[in-house]
Amino acid sequence: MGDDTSQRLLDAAEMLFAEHGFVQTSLRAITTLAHANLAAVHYHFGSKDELTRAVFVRRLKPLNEERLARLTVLENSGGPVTVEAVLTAFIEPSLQLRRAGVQGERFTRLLGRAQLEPSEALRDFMNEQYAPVLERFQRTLVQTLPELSPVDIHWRLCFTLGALSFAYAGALWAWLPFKVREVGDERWLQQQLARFLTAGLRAPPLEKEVDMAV
Amino acid sequence: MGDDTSQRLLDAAEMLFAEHGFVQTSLRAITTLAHANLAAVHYHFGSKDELTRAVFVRRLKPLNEERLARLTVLENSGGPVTVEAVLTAFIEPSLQLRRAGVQGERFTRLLGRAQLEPSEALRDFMNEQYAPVLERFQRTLVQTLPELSPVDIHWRLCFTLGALSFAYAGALWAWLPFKVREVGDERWLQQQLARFLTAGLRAPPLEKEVDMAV
DNA sequence: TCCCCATTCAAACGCTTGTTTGAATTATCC
DNA sequence: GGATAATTCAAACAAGCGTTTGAATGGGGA
Repeated sequence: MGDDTSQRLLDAAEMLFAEHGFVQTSLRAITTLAHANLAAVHYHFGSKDELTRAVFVRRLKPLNEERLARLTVLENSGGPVTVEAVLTAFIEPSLQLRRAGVQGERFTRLLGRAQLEPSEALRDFMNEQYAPVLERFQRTLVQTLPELSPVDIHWRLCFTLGALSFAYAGALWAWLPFKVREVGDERWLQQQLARFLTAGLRAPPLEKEVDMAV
Repeated sequence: MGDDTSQRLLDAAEMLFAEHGFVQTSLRAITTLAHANLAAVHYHFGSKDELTRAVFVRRLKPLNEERLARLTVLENSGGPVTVEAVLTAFIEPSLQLRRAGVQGERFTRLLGRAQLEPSEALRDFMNEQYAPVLERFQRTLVQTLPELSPVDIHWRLCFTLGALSFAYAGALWAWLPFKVREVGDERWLQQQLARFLTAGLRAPPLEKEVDMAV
């Protein structure tokens, strides 16, 4: 089975995408790093776009599946469904991926970038991957936070994902005058994130004012 | 003065960058849209990279200057410096830019992308632009939120910028089953953002636990 | 009117890109 | 072991890229 070559291509692509971006990474760089022939990409995946999608599917699908699984467990546990618990069901699997090794860390760095990507094809693909998960989490949060409207929750989930992505991408680490570079403890970051986002999600809704069109 | 051509080039570049991304936008597309000659870019800016930087400087510099100005006014007003007020000093100028027209909206859509950009040159440039502003806001928040450590505040500012960027980029709008597409009221979004982020920044710090390395 | 400087222009440069092709090689099964 | 399919390979393709060049063009001061 040429699965071996496929895996090597995916690994190489993931690594180079994280390092240099999607567009800037050439198939020649990928195949060289993977010790494969240039034509191997088209043989195994069909095109560069499909390779890109495959890179995401490989890790994002299990990731989102675990998020949903955890949410289901939480809802079926019978206990009260807190905001923290819902948030943890969403965040923890990705943190776990990061702790798993360099590959996981690299991959999470890609996730935020992919969502802001200008390429309509990739963005549509990401939406397709995230939509069911976000809808599901939204439905749960609507019940957990009955004082908020679904639109409120939609946007707050949007903010949540943004904060998460920036944290993973390590954006803006450099500006800090003193050293935080060795973030080291991912668990600490997770707690910091959960603290921030829980408070944000729990914030009281806007008072109705002026004319609300939405 | 060829200023006219320069401006048209900047406008065209900004528009195409927002639409298709930095790398995907060719100088030929830019100069065609700007009704300029291909060589005009190198004549007026020197290279594509410098054109890119110029696109950002044109709007980001005034934007960050106004942020700092508002913060200064706030601090000199004598009244109590609340988290909301600090946050507003940071957010409002960008919202104002968005309300100003399509160009402003397009530009803010670029901002998030630029921070997650893999190109080290552009990322360094963005850090250079943001560093003084974020440091300044951090210093103020350290006093406003004395129960938080500077590192806490650093990360929460990071989350803040992430949420802001995602909101501006309109990332993940598509997943919502019902229609929110016509966000319409930017003011409403601003309030929603401020509500969320204020609560996040105000969240109590993590309890010291286990061994804290950072 | 002439000159000079800033600007514009068409054309070409060398290089890299994703993709295709058809033959060579390797593995699989009867 | 020979046929059949799966996989790899080197080579070439056309197209697009950022950049450079050197001549043409334009308007303003002497």
